[in-house]
Amino acid sequence: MTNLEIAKIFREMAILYEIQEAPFKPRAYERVAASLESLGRNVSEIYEQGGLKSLEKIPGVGKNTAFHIEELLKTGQLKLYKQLKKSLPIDIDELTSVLGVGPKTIQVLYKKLKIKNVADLEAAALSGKIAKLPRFGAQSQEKILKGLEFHKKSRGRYLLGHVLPIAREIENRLRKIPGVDKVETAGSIRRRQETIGDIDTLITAKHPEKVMEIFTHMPEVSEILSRGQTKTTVRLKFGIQADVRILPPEDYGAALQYFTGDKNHNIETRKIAIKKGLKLSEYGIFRGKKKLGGKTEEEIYKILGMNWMEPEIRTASGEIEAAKNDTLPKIIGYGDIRGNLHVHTKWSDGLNTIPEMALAGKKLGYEYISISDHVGTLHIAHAMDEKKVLQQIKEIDKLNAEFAKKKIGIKILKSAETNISADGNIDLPHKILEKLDIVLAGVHDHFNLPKEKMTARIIRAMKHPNVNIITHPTGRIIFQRPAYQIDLDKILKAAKEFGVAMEINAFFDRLDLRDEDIKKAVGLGVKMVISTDAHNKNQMNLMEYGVAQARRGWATEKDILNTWPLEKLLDWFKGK
DNA sequence: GCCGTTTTCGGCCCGACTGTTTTCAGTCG
Repeated sequence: MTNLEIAKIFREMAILYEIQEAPFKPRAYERVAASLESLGRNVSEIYEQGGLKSLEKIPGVGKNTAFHIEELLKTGQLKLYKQLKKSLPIDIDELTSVLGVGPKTIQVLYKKLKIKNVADLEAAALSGKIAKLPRFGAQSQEKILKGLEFHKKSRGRYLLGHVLPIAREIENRLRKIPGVDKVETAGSIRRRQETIGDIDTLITAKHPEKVMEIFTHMPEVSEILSRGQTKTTVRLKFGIQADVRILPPEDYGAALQYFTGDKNHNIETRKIAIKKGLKLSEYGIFRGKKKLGGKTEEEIYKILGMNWMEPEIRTASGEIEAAKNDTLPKIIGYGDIRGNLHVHTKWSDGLNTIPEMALAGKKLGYEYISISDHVGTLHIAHAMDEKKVLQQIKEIDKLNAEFAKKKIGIKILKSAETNISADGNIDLPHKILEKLDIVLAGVHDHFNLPKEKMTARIIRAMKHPNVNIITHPTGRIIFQRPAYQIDLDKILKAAKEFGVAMEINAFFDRLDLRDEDIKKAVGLGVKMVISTDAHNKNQMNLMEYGVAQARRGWATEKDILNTWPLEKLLDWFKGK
């Protein structure tokens, strides 16, 4: 069982215990779940190497939960969990995803109305039964119905790639209002999480009334949910909620810190404050009633005895320790990318020509771009045959000569995205592949192979003497398609052994590898590249999502090949 | 159920908002 699978069971147990009103157990189980999710190492591996004792060393895991983990690893099941489920046969996962429904609500609904899932909930709300329950009313029922509607539409979350542009638009609009000084969207957007629940923008302003007036009348707004002096919430036509909070300048840093860190990061930083006899809140850091700081984030972290850290890593997965010990890695920056190694052109299924893509790369400040059209057997993507690949190589040589003459200053590399067949073959012969600068290989069909076969398939491709990069290594598409069944640990180890780089696909519905995979790769010394997989020149701008993903995986310049200068990059590929 | 440079027992993060109440419980971030 994976860390995430075990974490999910513990999280559900936390809620089941909360429904039973068990004291303190809910928090303990939730803490174990969060700890496993951000561990960066496989709990199964930890157990194999060090047994029960080593499990107890995981933060939040004690004697009991270590036994539970052991049972899950050994049998794939947990008796205690089964018993809990039997006594409360409720679809916890589904019900808690409805906005405004929490453990206590579930408890009452189950006891009084035998509600077990979202379908029951909807039926009860529609028939008016919920409004008649004690401590509920017409408005509570209405709220649940609204929550259900939203749940159905989007399950409550949106892709970062859809939301970030909207958030930036709102920021720009607020920035133009006279008297507005600081503007920053915090929350999961500032951490650049893959998916976003709402937009939370913090500002300082001299005329709050005016800000709220303009904010509630933006063309994106579909509904005003609440409007106050310091906080206003609207629903946007896109579906997502957007908040604006107006803060006094002396509290701004504290609020930014508070609304940026994920929940666990905030819990940890507050505990550290308490240990020091301080109190940390969104209004500042205090000793008794005396305010010690709050104007900037730097100030707060300094008082807590640690370095300031990048928002993307504030998830209570080791960053606090590192910030205390001054051992935070220098993660890559958004401007560190020197080239894009995975783009498509008209030669296969892209929209633009090679020079159009190259010039778009130049505009982004790149030193090189690698043209990697589909080749071989992938007919859906208009893959090029051998003859066409040779033609394209000639064309690129010609263009490079032309670009050099005109001093355009970007080098076009010859590449191809090959398809890994179900048995691990590469669908282009060596005599063609050896003429290319870089060879990409990816899985594009037969997604449902059993785990062992899929893993062996990819490793076989990595052993191929010409293959340099594995594209979108897990194949997942957010909200649409789960990852293929693979043993990623084995694949990462093979990448290290055979000198193959793993792609971080920057397309915002792929973001593949995931942050925790990247962290593992960094730990193993596996090299990665961040690529857009652009099929037109505008999609070259998606690079920032891949960089964000790499930052959340703690990647540094030494880990990401396309932050390297051209010569060093090509040397590494030649070294295979 | 977990945890400890004040503790192996007695604590567990904090505040706003909402809807229901008339002093508070539940949810959310």
